[in-house]
Amino acid sequence: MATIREVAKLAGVSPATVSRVMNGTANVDDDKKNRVLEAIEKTGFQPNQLARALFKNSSRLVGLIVPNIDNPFFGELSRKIEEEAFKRGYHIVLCSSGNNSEKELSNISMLSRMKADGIILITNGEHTGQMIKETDLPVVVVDRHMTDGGEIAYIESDHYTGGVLAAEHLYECGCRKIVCLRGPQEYASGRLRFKGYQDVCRKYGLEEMYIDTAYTFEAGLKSAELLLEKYPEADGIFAANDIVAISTYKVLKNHKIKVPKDVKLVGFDDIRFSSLMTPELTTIRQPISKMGELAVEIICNYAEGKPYDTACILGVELIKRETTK
Amino acid sequence: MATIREVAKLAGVSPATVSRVMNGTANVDDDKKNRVLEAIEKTGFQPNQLARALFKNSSRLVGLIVPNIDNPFFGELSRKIEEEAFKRGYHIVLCSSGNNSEKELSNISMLSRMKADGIILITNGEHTGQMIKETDLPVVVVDRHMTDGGEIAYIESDHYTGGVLAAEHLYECGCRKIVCLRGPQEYASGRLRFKGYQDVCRKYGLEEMYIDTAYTFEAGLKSAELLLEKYPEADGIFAANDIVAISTYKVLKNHKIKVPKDVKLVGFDDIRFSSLMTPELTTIRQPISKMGELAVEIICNYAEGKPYDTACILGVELIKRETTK
DNA sequence: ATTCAACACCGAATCGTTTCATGCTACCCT
DNA sequence: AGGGTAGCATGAAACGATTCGGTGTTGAAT
Repeated sequence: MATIREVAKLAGVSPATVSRVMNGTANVDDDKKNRVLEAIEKTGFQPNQLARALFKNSSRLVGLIVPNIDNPFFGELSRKIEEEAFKRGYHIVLCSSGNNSEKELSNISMLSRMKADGIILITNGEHTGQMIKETDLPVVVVDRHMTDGGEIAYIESDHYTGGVLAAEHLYECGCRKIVCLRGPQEYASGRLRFKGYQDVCRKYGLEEMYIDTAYTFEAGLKSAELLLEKYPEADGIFAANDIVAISTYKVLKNHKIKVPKDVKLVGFDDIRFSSLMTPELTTIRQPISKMGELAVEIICNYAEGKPYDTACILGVELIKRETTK
Repeated sequence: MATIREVAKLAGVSPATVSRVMNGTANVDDDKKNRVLEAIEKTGFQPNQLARALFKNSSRLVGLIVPNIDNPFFGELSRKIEEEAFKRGYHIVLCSSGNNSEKELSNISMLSRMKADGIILITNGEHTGQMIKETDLPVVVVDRHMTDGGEIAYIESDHYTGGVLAAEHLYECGCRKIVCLRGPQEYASGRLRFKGYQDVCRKYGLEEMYIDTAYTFEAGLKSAELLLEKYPEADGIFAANDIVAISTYKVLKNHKIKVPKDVKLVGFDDIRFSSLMTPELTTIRQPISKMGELAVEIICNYAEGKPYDTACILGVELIKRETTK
């Protein structure tokens, strides 16, 4: 692989001139410019990105840490993030943390040694707050509001309003025994969605009924069974997210309970599969595209010294489909 | 951020000695070693990965190019690849190509300038063969057999046997009017799966019936409608992949056709949702984990000068579930 | 006691790019 | 014509870790 020095020698100029021609960073005599371009053509010279990054102390790499990339919600988010980053000339280093703090730490440290320009962090890890504080990289936290500082910005949906919309919709559909399969209360998303549900119940004088669950398929199956045991009178279910809603549907079906005739069902997220399943799932749509774009925008603006937002709470939307018809 | 020189000065040794202590690349006097470790501790020194990579001409980065990361099949594969790479001390640069040749080319070129150690390519791009030939990086192609050279290895499932297994299973379930929703014939996967189906039809003297489709949800919906129009007598359907199978189920349901009572349905891939949907989908399982592990293993072995496999055809497995009960 | 081998360590060069601080030339204006 | 200046080109230094060649010291063997 040719180096800038070889190109310079071939064109009869200094390496500095070659650099200028390549980056358009200063005017160069037309004659020399042409000779340089010719030499680049002839040698097939490609600048070594590592050398460039070493000097600039910036690799144009952005770390993306997700719990697991095979979760559709994170998959869709990652896609948007990659697209947006590419548009801006950055590339994504993918880290699937599996909620393993040790691996997360190792990745953050690696990204720092690599002079990444920032980290987009989507995680529920326990010790992550500490890690963020210790790294010198700018961090944008998505889908979780950290209170213990360290990050430069956070992005999340309006979970509370989502909870309200879901419960209101079930009420409007005639449900009076609405059960909430509520997500982990240590996460803002779980707390706020539940709070929205609660406030609607109080507004209409409905009994608050809930079962604790996690954001996974397995947890969904288990807690749906529990729900039927504890609240057999339920006529509406607000699931923690779409994955849980989908597994809940499975359990209902196994028990010969008809959806939406006997029980109406609402999810959260609007992952792609919500509209692919049969029946199609009513859900609260998070603006996944918007979230991804914003995350990248904030990191890039920070890296380039431009002003950036430090807190974004994005609106959600009720998507009415077959499970509440 | 401290540099190796500062650490050296603080410990009263040369940078070379610090390097040796850090990498265990030679014996160092215990006394000095301790002083160095202490200095590292005190300064919080972290070696600059870019400088290291520049010297070694290897960044320990592996490029992963997928058509779209939000497709569950690729999501699951990516997860495995990331995990395996992490275990070996490599990191993944994610590129979602969207089957856009220009973007793919740009990414490949970037990875080369970045001194990535290899590329794992999962794509159906048209001009990709040419690109592979032009790059100096080792490339492993997954899920598509290139014939025009350039790559160091390819990995694919035994699509033909998958086709046979699917058709045989439908026959055993009593189907005699089996329709194949066949995938793109320009891809080996599409051709071979169809070939397997064909051979089974010939073996039992069944009529060959097929509709062309693509590996997407939208195409699945359209071709399933076409299928019902053209072959209303169908009692078994072998779909191009799970996505197509899922959309086919939707169409059948809309037409009040019962699965598996009226029509039995088999997919291909065994993505996670196959067992999450209701009814659960019978399908041909591709060994996604194995594929991911192998891809990384090959790239790493190549990068480290160890022997590596150049062609892997992996076995598939029939997973019987509710859509053929 | 002398020689030689083994070992630890340092200084310097290297990787390929960018930038800084000059140097040089040529031109213009007075 | 001479001085000032603008503009372009360039050499050298810098970025930070690694490795190589070489020097100095120690210890053992003869």
